[in-house]
Amino acid sequence: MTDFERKVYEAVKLIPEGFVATYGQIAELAGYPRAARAVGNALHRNPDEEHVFCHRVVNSNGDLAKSFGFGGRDEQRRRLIAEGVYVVNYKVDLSEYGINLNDFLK
DNA sequence: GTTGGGGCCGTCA
DNA sequence: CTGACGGCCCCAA
Repeated sequence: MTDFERKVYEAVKLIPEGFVATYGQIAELAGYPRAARAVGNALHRNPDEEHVFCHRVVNSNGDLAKSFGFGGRDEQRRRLIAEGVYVVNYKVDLSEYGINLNDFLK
């Protein structure tokens, strides 16, 4: 496992229940502001879905990933709903559930 | 709403 | 080293 991946997973763990973050935000939290793409790559190889909430990560449009790593979008959607996140056609309202980076950058 | 192009980054073959 | 390949992003038509 690389440092990059570790940081990404750590960042993902910071997302509070009932909220979601974009790949770009995760990239920033991880310390790689422009590595949104690499983030997706890392998440695909998610080591343990139990502790890393990859289902709380969506793209800048609020859409769920097409090729979710386990169980597909349906599983991702199921988990979000279970947390109280309203999901419509594999899409979430970022202005409602999106996180604010400033709340994580102390 | 839709494409399409350019740029970005880390991994792996 | 080089070149592909993504759970991406942004802006311009």
